[in-house]
Amino acid sequence: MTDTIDLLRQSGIQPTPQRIAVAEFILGSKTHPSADEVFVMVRQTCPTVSRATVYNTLNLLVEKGLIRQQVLREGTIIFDSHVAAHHHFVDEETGEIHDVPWDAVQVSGAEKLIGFEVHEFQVVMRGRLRAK
Amino acid sequence: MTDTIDLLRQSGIQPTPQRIAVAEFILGSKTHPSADEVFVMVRQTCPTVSRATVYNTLNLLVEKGLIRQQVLREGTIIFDSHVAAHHHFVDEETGEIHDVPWDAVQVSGAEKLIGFEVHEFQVVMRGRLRAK
DNA sequence: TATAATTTAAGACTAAGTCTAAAATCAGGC
DNA sequence: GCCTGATTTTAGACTTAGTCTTAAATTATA
Ligand SMILES: [Mn+2]
Ligand SMILES: [Mn+2]
Ligand SMILES: [Zn+2]
Ligand SMILES: [Zn+2]
Repeated sequence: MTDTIDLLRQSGIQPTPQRIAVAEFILGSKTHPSADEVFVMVRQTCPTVSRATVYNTLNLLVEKGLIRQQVLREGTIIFDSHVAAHHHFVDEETGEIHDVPWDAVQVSGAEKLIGFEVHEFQVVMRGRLRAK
Repeated sequence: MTDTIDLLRQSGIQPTPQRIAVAEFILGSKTHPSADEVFVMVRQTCPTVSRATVYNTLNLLVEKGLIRQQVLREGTIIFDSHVAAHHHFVDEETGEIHDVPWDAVQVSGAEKLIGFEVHEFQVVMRGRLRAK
């Protein structure tokens, strides 16, 4: 809570109750929620917050580098509190998105493609979550 | 033209003028157009076709395996006439999507991730197209 | 406390996509 | 070549994700 406020201040974001609520939720989230999913959840702790403020705050957090956007789900952008490089696995049945650690997969050749100056890359996997 | 008609028949799709126009366009396309981009282009050869028919036909072609959908651009799905496995490079300035041949990049470890049954994967790269 | 700057909220607006129901087209049997 | 039922197309209504606008509320500062 105070650490969230400090984090926002350090990133040049004026902490308001709404922004703190959004930041607390998304930074603590391990799923990869859409803006509307964040809106629904944040409403539970901050019932008067508007949709516009949630969207604006998420975009602001992306701009300041505290979270990332990912294009992985059809129809909507998702937000990822995990900013370090990693890969993703999409469950084809449920649509759930799971993080795959950077070192769990090895990729070679991406940097030396002719014609392309690659700034970043990730492996996107699709399949089924294995019953454990 | 006759080969497109044959291809549709072989896939169990009744060839109509609208479907032939959509199929000819998307199967010959090397960009990765959205449904609305396909709509605008197909209108030029078939000016009365409706948006619903273009969307329905694209979804039908996906269902029959003649083209693929890709989630690579924010805000919209794109269609890919290249059905064999390959990777993608997204130009961060222009948004253009380029194919990267399967063998240009090597990925290892994806199949033996514990907890995930990977059915398919691709490397998604982002950066700048290099001036040649 | 007064003032100016920032932020929020509600709802209008836009864009991507689906759905509906009536009209048009098509295929097979006579 | 027509009749009939099945398929397809169309226009527009509808839905959902997201942005924009503007007035009101909040916040920072002096
Ligand atoms: Mn955005
Ligand atoms: Mn679809
Ligand atoms: Zn992630
Ligand atoms: Zn492609």
